[in-house]
Amino acid sequence: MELKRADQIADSLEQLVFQGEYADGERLDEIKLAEHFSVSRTPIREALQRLVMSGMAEQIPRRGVFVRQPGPVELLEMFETMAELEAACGRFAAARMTDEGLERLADANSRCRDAVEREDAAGYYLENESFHQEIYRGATNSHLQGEALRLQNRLKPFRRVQLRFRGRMAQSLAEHEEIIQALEYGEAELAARLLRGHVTVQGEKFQQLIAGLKH
Amino acid sequence: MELKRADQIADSLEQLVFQGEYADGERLDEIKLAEHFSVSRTPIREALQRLVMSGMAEQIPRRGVFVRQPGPVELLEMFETMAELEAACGRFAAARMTDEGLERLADANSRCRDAVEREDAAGYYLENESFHQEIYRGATNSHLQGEALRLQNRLKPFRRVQLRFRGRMAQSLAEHEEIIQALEYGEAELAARLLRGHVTVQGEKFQQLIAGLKH
DNA sequence: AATTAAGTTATTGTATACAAGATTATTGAC
DNA sequence: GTCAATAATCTTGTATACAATAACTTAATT
Repeated sequence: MELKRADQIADSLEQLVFQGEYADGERLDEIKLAEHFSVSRTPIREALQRLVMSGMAEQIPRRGVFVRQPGPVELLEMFETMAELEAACGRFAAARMTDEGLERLADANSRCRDAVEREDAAGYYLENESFHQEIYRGATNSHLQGEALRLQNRLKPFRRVQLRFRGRMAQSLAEHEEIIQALEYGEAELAARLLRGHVTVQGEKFQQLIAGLKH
Repeated sequence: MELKRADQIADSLEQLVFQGEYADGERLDEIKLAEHFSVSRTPIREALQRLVMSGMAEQIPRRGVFVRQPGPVELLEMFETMAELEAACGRFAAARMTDEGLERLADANSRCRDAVEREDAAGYYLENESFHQEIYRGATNSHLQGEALRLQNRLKPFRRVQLRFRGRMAQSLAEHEEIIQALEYGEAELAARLLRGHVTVQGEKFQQLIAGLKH
């Protein structure tokens, strides 16, 4: 790794933390990171600040910054928040989505269906993200869309794990179909409820999430 | 202003931007700020990064950071998002709030009532914040609570303006009473709907918000 | 006179040097 | 041998120096 720009370093660090390269509570040593990336401490410190801001690390003054891997409780909280954000997006999307938007959504979902038929978990993971992003976009509220994208990105590594479990992909796809219908018919409350349920982690999904944590 | 620590400088800068000290699109000059705060560019740059992260400024590489005052559209979007976040908090709070929490909420609201009777807009502004924060807390979801607090803080200067208008305080208080009842009875959907309406900006409130923008 | 190109200045981004506080190690006392 | 105190070392935070790029100015040409 020999990147040079501070924001690229921030992205790389984010990836490293996402990939579980660092354990929870581990200190991110400025000097070691500077050597690792072949830069001075200055851009490293900027990157660390970004990590802290995004909630992936904690800064203790005069002590350093420490990675903060979310525990089960915090993860559930984040998924719960995500469910509410998606429900809100669905509520607005039901009233505001254009025909073009609905078309893009249907397209994204047929790519999901293709992935399921190919039993391509990695592919489904990607197309599923697009599907949800089309709904955020359909909300026609840039700020809400931005917040949804932010949290979606933060939860990325944990959603990945869940898809490995049998039947999860097919069920997810079936729920997508219902959601599309509700959005097409403009049924805001139904769309919100379906999306909330689609994202909420409980029952079987909860077990899978916890199991995935011990990677 | 002669503070020294970087995070204090960030807070001060945030206040300055909030108070409309800087016009939209204005460049935040690192050197001038450094002189103003009697520090070097290093802590200034850290503070500026924080501003960018919180969305109050925009960074263009090799060009500088520029303040980004939200226009009417973005403001409405943020209030719409806030309404959904508060609705989500209310939904959870209706099911999860403890008796102690409900008591704190009632206390906060009676302080609101006192402020209305004193016709104390500044006081109402403060106590109203506490009222809403008790609901965020009542959601029993630290992450959601954090997001709600973040956006509440970002919208602070714009809510302030609205309260100047006649009758707004009394109406707000009346809505509080309904919300408390819904939460006490555990009516999640009702609480969510009431909070959404309480925060949503439309009709008369919209005119007031736009009027306040031209400070 | 207008436009373009080159040179100059100014500003951001990075590296290094220094200061202040925290951690660790060593030494001394009980 | 253990605990405490002090000194040495390490790490963060800030200041300054340098490099790279963008903005501006000036001059020359059409």
